[in-house]
Amino acid sequence: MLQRTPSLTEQTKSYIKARILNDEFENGRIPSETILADQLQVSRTTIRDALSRLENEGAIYRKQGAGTFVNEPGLQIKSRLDEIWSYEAMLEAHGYTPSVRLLSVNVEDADEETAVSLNLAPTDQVLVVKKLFLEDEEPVILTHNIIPVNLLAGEYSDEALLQPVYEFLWGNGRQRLSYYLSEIIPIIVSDELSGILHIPPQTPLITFSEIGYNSDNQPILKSKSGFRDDLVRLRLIRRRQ
Amino acid sequence: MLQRTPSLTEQTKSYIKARILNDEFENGRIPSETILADQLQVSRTTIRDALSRLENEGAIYRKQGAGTFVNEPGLQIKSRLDEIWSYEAMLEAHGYTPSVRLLSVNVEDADEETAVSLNLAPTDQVLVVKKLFLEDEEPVILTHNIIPVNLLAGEYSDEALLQPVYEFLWGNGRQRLSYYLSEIIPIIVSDELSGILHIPPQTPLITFSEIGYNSDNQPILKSKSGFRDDLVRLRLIRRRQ
DNA sequence: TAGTGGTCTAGACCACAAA
DNA sequence: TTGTGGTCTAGACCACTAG
Repeated sequence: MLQRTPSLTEQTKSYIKARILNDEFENGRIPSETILADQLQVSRTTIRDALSRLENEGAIYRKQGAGTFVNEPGLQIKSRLDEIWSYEAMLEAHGYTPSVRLLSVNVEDADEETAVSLNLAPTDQVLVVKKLFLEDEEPVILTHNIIPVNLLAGEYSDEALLQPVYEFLWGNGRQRLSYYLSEIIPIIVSDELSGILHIPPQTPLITFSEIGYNSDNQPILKSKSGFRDDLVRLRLIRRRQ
Repeated sequence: MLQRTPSLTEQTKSYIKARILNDEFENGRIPSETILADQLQVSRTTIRDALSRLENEGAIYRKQGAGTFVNEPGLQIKSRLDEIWSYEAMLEAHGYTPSVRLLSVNVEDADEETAVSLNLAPTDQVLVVKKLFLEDEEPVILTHNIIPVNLLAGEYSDEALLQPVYEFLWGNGRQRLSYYLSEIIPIIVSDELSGILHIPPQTPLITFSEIGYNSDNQPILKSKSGFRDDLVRLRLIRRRQ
């Protein structure tokens, strides 16, 4: 895979983030932008960009006239809804060491709903992949990905399918997954789901129903996921706009 | 209420947003940053800041080397989870004309869980306000706000309590609500809730459990809300970090 | 190759908080 | 009053896309 030196802003962000996690700032007070710019030998703009990203992540907060500070409650969020990208990474952030199991792989005709949401012709086929993420043999997340076959090049090994879906799409289709539009839907688990996720029937469950888009804003993926709410609690930061 | 001229960046953002909603850009192509800067007589930095905010909102997307474009799917999101601030505004975005009903107002001793999350002494009291948001006599959202009494000044009228909670906190306590940390929890409606929200028992429901913080990062509000999922579907954009 | 967005700089002035 | 973060400018150079 090609690599490039991260931007100064990104390096600055990582540097400050590391110092925060290392608890290097007394009373949670981060040095002023001018001082940081001087220390790191970059412009204040670069520092400000880096701090803005950290603020967006909830790692710090800024008060005009007063200073910049570490945001303890924000640091403790392990599964920010808007930042979930790979489920493995999310589970690792929870302190788990997850494993992935491939439940089924099928090529099918797209149903009408899928065809509409992915801009497919009625005759187009889709690859349907069901995966289960487990922590220590305990199921945590069930996913269900639907990918148009015409986006994919060549064969796909089980190994490739076990990767996060954005890596699979890049490796097997040169498609770059850019963002998801997600709906959050509460359901009551069916008997089938109840068996797969090891939870009692009639339990309430949160599901995601999502469309993934590439950098040209074309829909390239439909996805559904169900979460064991008792094992991963979904959180988010809601800010004044 | 005091007012101030919005920043150039904010004005630029509004201007471009209005032109987008007015469908003024052919093929969804937004003029280049240089051209916009020239037209509006501001620096390119100001234009870029404004475009960044619109990109964050999901209203546009940018492709290096190619240009900036209107993001149709992003524009259609009416209830972005991370942007919900007042429920009235959210319901209006759905095309409703909501009303608010005050269900109950009580001053109580804080229970232990509340005391811990709001940093209260065991003897501190809290104001508990239950409100129902309706569209045309149909209940949509039930909220339940818990506010430490020692943050509040003087008496509070029903009228004041009917305002969005951040306005009430500002008006009656000079507390500025800065952000929420929210947990998303699925439940099955109880019989009581079922009656209040006019939904059958045993329906799955999404609830928010939240702590609100002021600009000094102190917790000032505990809140629980339940949503009629059939009337307001919660959505969000998940981006690659 | 021309034109776009992405990164970065140096510096000015303002609004605000704290001593 | 001092120092902080917030806004804004003008301009340089780079990376990338598309004709």
